[in-house]
Amino acid sequence: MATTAKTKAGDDTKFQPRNAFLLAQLGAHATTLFAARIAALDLTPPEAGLLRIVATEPGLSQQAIAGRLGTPPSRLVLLVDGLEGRRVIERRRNPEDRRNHALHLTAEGGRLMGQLGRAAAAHEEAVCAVLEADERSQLGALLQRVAASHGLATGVHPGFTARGGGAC
Amino acid sequence: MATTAKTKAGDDTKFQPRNAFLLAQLGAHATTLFAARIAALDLTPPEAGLLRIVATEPGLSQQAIAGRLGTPPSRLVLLVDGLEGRRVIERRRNPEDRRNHALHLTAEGGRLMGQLGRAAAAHEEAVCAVLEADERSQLGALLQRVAASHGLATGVHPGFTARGGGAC
DNA sequence: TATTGTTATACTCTATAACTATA
DNA sequence: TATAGTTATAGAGTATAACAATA
Repeated sequence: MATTAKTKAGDDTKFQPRNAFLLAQLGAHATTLFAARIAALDLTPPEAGLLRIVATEPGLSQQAIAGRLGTPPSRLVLLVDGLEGRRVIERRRNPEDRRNHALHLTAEGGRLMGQLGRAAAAHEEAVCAVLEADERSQLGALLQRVAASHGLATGVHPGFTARGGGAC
Repeated sequence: MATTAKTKAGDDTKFQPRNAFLLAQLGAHATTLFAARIAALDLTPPEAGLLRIVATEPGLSQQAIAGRLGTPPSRLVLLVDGLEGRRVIERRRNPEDRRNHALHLTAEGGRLMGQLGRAAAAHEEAVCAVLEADERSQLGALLQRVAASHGLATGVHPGFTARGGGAC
């Protein structure tokens, strides 16, 4: 049996847009906007994610980061290569177990993180421009509850590997 | 100058998760869930998007659909090939201009659309499970305003080509 | 000559598996 | 032998450009 419509918003639309669809559409759009913005810093979203983890928890091994990101370690190698080539992060051999590389931010990386933070703030402002301050926190509260109910922890990044078009 | 935090939610989190980030994270997650769900119907999200357009506006040419989806026509060919091979949609030559192919749903396609609709409803329910009915419409209203402010029309699908990880 | 659909080709991103070095 | 990191290879997905049929 078909589920009956529960939303009370009786607009002119023949099909009421579902929240899940809007979420997918807006999420894809936000990601595109963010990617365009950080392209000015010569960064991709995966690089920005890696950078943020290294800044937040310095000294982690590549294996640990791969586990935290849910990505295979081999993928990290290229990302780290690129960022290390720009002197933004650096690998440091662990003298006690010379197999693993601890990742750290350089001074240059610290500056880049500052720019990245400002870019993220500007991005947030651009995305939520139409909403008033109280509406933003209202939206944030709802989104956080939904995210928490799906096990999407605040600090972790399970969406690292998400892909594909949001059309449905 | 840095923008000061405006949200009043003074949780224990050291960095308040921004709405744009939550949107990207939840959108990617919702897309993944939806893809997994319609995989049971042997459909991918792009195929579902194409199917929905053909069902909503039968008789469109591939060029017209490509324009509506913001995707190159060459990409449509493979999608249409797959769906036509399963007798879900069919190409019909336009007798007045035999260059273009009008796309139509078959009877089998109509059945599939029914299943797809039920899958979408179940998906919506799964994503929003934690929210009460009034909270869902509240969330929907906020999301629609944000979407509208970015020119994401309700019926159209600009996110068709979105890609990339949502980590930031 | 212009347009619709198609095919051919190449590029990007990512994952799996083999390999090297340390332990 | 087991583990951290690396390299090699292959696959999916998509875009660009050349092509054939029709106008």
